[in-house]
Amino acid sequence: MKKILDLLSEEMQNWFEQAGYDRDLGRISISNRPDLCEFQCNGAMAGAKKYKKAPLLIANEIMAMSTQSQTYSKVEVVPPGFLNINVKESVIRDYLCEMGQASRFGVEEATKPLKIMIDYGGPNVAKPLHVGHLRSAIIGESVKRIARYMGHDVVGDIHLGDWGLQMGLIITELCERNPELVYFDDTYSGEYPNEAPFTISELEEIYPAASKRSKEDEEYKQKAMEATFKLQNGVRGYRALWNHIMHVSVTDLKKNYQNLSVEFDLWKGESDVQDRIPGMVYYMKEGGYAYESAGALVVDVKEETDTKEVPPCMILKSDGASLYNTTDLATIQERMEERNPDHIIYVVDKRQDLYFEQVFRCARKTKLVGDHTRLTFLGFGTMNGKDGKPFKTREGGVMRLEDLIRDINEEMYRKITENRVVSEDEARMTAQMVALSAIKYGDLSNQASKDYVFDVERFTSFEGDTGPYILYTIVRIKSILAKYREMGKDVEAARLQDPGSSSEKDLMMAISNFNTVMENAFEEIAPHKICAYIFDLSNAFNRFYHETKILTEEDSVKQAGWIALLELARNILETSIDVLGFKAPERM
RNA sequence: GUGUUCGUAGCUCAGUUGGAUAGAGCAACGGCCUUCUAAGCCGUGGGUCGGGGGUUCGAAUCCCUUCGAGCACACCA
Repeated sequence: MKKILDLLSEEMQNWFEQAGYDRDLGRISISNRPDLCEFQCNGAMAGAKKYKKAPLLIANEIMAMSTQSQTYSKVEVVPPGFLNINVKESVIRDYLCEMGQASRFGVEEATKPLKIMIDYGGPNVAKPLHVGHLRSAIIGESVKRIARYMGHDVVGDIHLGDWGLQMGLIITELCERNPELVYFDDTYSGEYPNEAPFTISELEEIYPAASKRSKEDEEYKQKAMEATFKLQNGVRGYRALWNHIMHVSVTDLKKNYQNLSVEFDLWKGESDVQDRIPGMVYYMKEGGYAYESAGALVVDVKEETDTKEVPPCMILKSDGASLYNTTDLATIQERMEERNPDHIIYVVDKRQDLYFEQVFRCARKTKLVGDHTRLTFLGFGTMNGKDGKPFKTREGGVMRLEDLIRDINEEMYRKITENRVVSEDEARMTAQMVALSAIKYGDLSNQASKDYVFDVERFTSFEGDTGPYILYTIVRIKSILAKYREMGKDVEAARLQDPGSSSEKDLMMAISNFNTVMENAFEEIAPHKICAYIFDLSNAFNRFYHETKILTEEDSVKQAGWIALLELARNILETSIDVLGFKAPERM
């Protein structure tokens, strides 16, 4: 379905063309002076240069053609050459009718669906999720849903940190504490137990302890490195322990991500590509890409146009071990072989910008990816506290995600029960939904690339540009629709009417922008534009709501028109929050 | 040092790719509930768009310069 501005521009563009000017000059845009008009066209001024003609003359010429307009109810010229436009009521109504019938409210389904992979989440096993993991999960999930709504074939991969020294450390610490476990008995050849010899909370305590000790105790560190080596070489007992660690940890991670309404299609990790690293390294050497520098194996990724120093991409450390880059490159290779995506998007802390620049260049240079595959680094900024510094607990430690979410849930529960009388179950459920909207909207309404202040008080507030405000608006609409049904009337049979007030027309125009915003948010990978849109739409609805008594309206055709409008607004708001990754309750 | 992102109201942020009088939210102040959820709506105050210069009919937006802040700069991930 055409975008509203394209549709509304058509007639104006025809006039420009008929008058002998470039068709593009006739594009109209939303007015930035709503007191004067609804839309504007600046083409006369832009064309003045090109045609060496006074802008006012061009504008008047165009206006003269507007007497029989199908689209506009007003076209007037204002110096130095603005064309100020209002649109006919029926045009906007017809557009909304079509939206209501269209499959995705007018969002054009991708004709050639792209295969897109999104790499986000990135937690380490055996370590609790902390606030640093929040943005990747929230933003990545939303980007995934937006792309999917646009009709693309999207796969989200969590990309676990599940390999390397951290695993050796855990195994070593386990061995220190419980040397009698069968996993450490080299002579043991039977089946290993199904039950892990630790719980998730023990695991979460073991890792930091081991990490701390390895920094103080050189001998201990050696043991950990040896354990890592043995694990990587497939020593049975170690391998079995690794499986336990993975299982216990992933089970816990799934629970935590589920609480955030974040779902991954793939639970791949660094461990999955270890086997292909030797082959890839060999390929890079044989292809003449990789060479030795200061003992390490590197690939040059400098380019002529660089304004900065771009260090080579390191493939192997001087001790022969692989590193972050290696695993990421091997992962790219695997993804290309298994899925051959058109686009891979990495939702990662923006401080890793340079690393990914190196990895991407290296992947292209070595032909791991072809030209048809886009690689995008979607770097996000730091989540700061109110003091503008990285978010910490009151004690100055790293805030666990579970704790943060629990606190916000509690806060919401308190607010909900203080204002309304609701059952315990419903209050808990609603609190959870509202809390999630507060967290996600608070995050997504900021541009991903920027640092932002995570202000718990502000986000959990029910006022202003917040998730709860959006949910409240939806709940209000749902409440009216429900009462309309209780009156024995049929929402589905309701038909839109021409707007009868400026607030109604404003609401309709806000609705009509949906496909434009969604497509734009996808193209620019910018969920915050959807947030800004639904905030506008909610404001437009609340203004309309305030001055329109819907359920007591006696003119049933008029009333049905409003109901149809509400139904459309609700659908669009709920679709929008769904791609942002949260849901609205029935009541709150 | 090199590169990079940024600097907009007291605070947190938008700003449709160069357009008219720079917008929201919070905070402050003043109104509006016998009627669909007041978690709402309406209004008031608040600005040298860090500073300076340039490009042009026109700049928060593009260029130069300067001040300030964050971040990154091969054997961590």
